[in-house]
Amino acid sequence: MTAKSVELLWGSAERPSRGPKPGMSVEQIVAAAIRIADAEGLGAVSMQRVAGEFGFTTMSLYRYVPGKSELVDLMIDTAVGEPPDLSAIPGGWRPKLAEWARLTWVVFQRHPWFLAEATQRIMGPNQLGFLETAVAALGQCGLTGEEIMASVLMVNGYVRSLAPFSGELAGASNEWGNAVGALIRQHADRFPALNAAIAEGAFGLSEFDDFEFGLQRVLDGLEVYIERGSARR
Amino acid sequence: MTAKSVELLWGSAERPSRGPKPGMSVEQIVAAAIRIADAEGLGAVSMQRVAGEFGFTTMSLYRYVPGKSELVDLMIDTAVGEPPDLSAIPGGWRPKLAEWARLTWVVFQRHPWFLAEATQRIMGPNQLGFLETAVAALGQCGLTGEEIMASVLMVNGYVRSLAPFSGELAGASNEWGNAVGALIRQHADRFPALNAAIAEGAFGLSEFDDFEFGLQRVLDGLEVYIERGSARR
DNA sequence: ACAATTTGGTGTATGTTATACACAGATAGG
DNA sequence: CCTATCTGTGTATAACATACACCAAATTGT
Repeated sequence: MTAKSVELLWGSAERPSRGPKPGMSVEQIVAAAIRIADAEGLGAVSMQRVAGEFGFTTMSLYRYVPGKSELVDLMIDTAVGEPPDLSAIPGGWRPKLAEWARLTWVVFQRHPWFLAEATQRIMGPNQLGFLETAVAALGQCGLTGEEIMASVLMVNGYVRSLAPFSGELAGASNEWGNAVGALIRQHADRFPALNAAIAEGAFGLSEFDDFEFGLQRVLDGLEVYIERGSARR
Repeated sequence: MTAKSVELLWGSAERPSRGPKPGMSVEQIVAAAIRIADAEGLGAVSMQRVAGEFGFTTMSLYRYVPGKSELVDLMIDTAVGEPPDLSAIPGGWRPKLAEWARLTWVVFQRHPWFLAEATQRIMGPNQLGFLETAVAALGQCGLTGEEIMASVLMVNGYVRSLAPFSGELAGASNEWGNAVGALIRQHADRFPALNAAIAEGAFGLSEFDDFEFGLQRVLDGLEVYIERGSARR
């Protein structure tokens, strides 16, 4: 399953000359699947549903994609999109990496289904490209390869992990936050610290930007380490 | 579906007096489901499979649990386990929060299926208890409730996001890492920074502890902020 | 032009899910 | 005793991925 994904993601497909003209294309199929996932979640993406989007039958999809797993692989890399060029951003690694984190954030905002599926899968050119830009941003800091990779993993991990809460914490409805808040208040004796935090504004709907706060903390931590390193030399 | 989960997780179930004696219990069912998920992944947990573990039919499970979604809710909170008591750890918030992160890490190591499902679900007593201990550790630092919550979210997010890679990066097989490494080397021209990082040891199997490295960076970042705040006062 | 080859789309079948529903047997309270 | 209540079962349904055989279309070589 992975092998075919690699070919689809990284290889160049040659249009066969014989046979009837195809009624769809892999690109169209992937785009339609992403459209469905964006609107109704990954659960709404079934082979039948995607094929139906073109007026074809379920099985017709298998002429373009070996299976659903591979389709999701393609969806992910396409949803990531063209990796950015951070080289024009001045000020060293920090603003570059911050911008990189924010761009990653935007991807997660646009494609919420992404997070449930994007770990430990085969990486496509776009996804690897994103990784490349971050690693490049840290190239001149005196870190070892291992440290660079761990740092990027840390920043990406932070962004990734916060994304599911973003719409909720900042948004209007905040159904999940309200449910949790109600539970905490209902069991105030068991969770005193949580209650105190709530009384002070946590889980609220203020202007506080959870994402930027945490991002700056993470980058501060990296900065401390980098500066300590260059002081050593 | 969520309402029933709240009752199961937070309510006290009273044994009805009439009718036959139940052949299973919710606790046994949840334990069996966790055992299966630990060994073969969440995908192996089907109602049939869990019921079969007791020699009963699929439908018998529905006498104990309203549906699979609720079963997973219960699995998660049970897998989290009793929240720790960090109050005896000396040295202020930092070692407490570090220990908290490591304990969370252990949970993810023991129950790898956890990560795919634990976001945005209803929180059980154990899960909220874990949250409570972390919030309590940051209670005396002069942070606002919003800042505390964002900080805990940041640390937890970091741990959570790194967990899927742990077995791979540190382990012996590292199938995923090898596949990615091969792709990067194969397209060296497109990913120069990544190649340089690999040449310097990234994606390798050294002693480098990705988890502790990132954790210390994250905590450093928090420390900078906390100290800056107390200097202001 | 014609036959062979290759390919796209369809219809049908299989196996796996979760879960609704009706029923049979067990159990305890009145 | 007998009736309400509860447990476990059997059957049915609907959604899902996907294997396979088939027909029709389009191009290539003769």
